Amino acid sequence: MAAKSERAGAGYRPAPVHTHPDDVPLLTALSALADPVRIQLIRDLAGHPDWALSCSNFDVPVGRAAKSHHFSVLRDAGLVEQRDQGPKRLNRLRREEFDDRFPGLLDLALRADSVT
Amino acid sequence: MAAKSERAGAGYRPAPVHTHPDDVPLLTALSALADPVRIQLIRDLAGHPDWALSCSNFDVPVGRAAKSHHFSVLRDAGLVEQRDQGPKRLNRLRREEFDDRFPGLLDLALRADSVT
DNA sequence: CAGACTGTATGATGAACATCGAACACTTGG
DNA sequence: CCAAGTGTTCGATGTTCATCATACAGTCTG
Repeated sequence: MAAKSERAGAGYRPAPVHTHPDDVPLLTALSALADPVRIQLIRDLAGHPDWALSCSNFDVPVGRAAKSHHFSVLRDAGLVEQRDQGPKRLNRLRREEFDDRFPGLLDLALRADSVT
Repeated sequence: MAAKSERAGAGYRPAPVHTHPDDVPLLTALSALADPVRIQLIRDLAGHPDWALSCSNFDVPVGRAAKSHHFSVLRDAGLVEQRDQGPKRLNRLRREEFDDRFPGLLDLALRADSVT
């Protein structure tokens, strides 16, 4: 269809939009980490090699839609980078870049005990 | 006393309840810091000697009730200690204790540029 | 004691957010 | 081409949270 223009519909999937940690406000970073699901996501991610996990590989107690939302928040906070490979979206934790912008914060999120 | 006394009404003011940083969950600490008003409060606090400021001395763009609420959140997060002196409630930033529990986090909140 | 000042509790309101179910788009494999 | 798998968007829902206005309790000073 004419209009479909090939790929402009609402549900189309362009390359994921990323924000570099250098451009992330402090409050955005803290808010992104102040959620139990997202903490679990980045801890899972930290436990695997870069690009090893696609979104569906994470075992968090929420549905697909919510999970997609959480990854969007993590991208906006400069915590996660994503890359499409076929139908899958592979993930990488932006350790060094994020640590340059907020020294020690990621370590805290990964190591502090008793999240709740 | 059965009734214990006359001072049990709703608006009575007992000594403020504190939580030691050691007992603060990670998410509570992050959530407490993920607010622009509270960031401003602790930065103000960090710029003055311990016990130098009472609640009304802080210049944040919210009313008294909201300010009182924010101090309550900061107490619960182990960030602030309060002491009553007459009608005033004096404040202290719990730098060392909080830093022992969450190393580097307070420094980040105090020094990171571009809060928003 | 009266009045001014300081801080808290309560109830209400509006905004932000986490979540879900369903629909949609794309990729890959039969 | 069709079906299965992956991830996003949309609309709706319920909850949490920041805020205010008001009322109240306590302290201090005159």
